[in-house]
Amino acid sequence: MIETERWLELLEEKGGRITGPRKAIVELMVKADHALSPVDVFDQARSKYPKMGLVTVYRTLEILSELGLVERVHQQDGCHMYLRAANGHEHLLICSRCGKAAYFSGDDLSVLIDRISSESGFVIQSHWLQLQGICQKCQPKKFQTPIE
Amino acid sequence: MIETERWLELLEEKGGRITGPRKAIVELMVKADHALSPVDVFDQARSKYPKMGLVTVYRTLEILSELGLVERVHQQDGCHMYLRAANGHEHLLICSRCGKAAYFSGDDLSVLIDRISSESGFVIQSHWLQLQGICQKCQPKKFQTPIE
DNA sequence: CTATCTGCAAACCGTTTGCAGCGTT
DNA sequence: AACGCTGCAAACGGTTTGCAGATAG
Repeated sequence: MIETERWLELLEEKGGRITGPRKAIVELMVKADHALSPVDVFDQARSKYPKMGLVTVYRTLEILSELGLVERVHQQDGCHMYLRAANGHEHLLICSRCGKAAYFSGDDLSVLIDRISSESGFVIQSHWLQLQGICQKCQPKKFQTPIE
Repeated sequence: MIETERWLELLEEKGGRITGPRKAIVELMVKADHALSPVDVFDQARSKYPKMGLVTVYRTLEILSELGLVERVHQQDGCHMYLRAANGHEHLLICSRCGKAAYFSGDDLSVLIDRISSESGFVIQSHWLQLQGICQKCQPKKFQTPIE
């Protein structure tokens, strides 16, 4: 997978080494379509690299997040999950039942942002938009209370 | 302050008791204009109620959050801060230097949401929009790296 | 008077750190 | 060969729980 290689190259450019554990984590994060906790990553990564330690997961997620390849996902109970970072102006849409993630783009907040900026006196640096919903797969059981 | 009483009434309706520690925390959260960590709340509340315990802060914030009066604020390093909850369709604007919060409304995401909904197949339940910027007071030292 | 709330101390648990050995380059 | 990376075990720090006494209603 090309994307996996791109991540590993970026890691290398930054002076990092490409190792088994890192490859396993990168491969998994590149194709993750659900938000994953460090322990989820740990469990999934061990099937590719059985010696994997949890500490390595934390350390690797931190590096990937410094590289802007991965980011925390915020949910009502906190923000302990990770996901591939949004590219450019993508935003996240996340299923509140199963955690399935989808990205979208095409929001245009510039008018709003200009207005808020002049009204509030803030210099606005970034915005963060996330939609919560129920994905197609979870809809038969629709509108049940979210898991957990 | 009327708002304080409204919170306390809601607390009472829910079957809770109005006590000194709770009053102190409610008063403080009602007028907080910066995001506060549990320890911040603890420190500030002790000036009104010196016997206050940290545990009571956690328990009270949890209750207020169940009542929808208070909510977690999400920031790049996590979401360990609390603030008065947004009313209706307000959204949060937060200073990345000092944590000063302001609310705004007037976003209209309905067109976007309809589009994303039909494209993705998700039933969209809620959206969450937050702006990050630098407040007026912090602008003289503008564009320095955020504190911490 | 009773049930709830409080503060303390201890338990918990996710995350981070120190370190000796291993693997990449 | 050198330096970064890894896993283990231990430390850490924020949050939660158990409990006996205090207090609101």
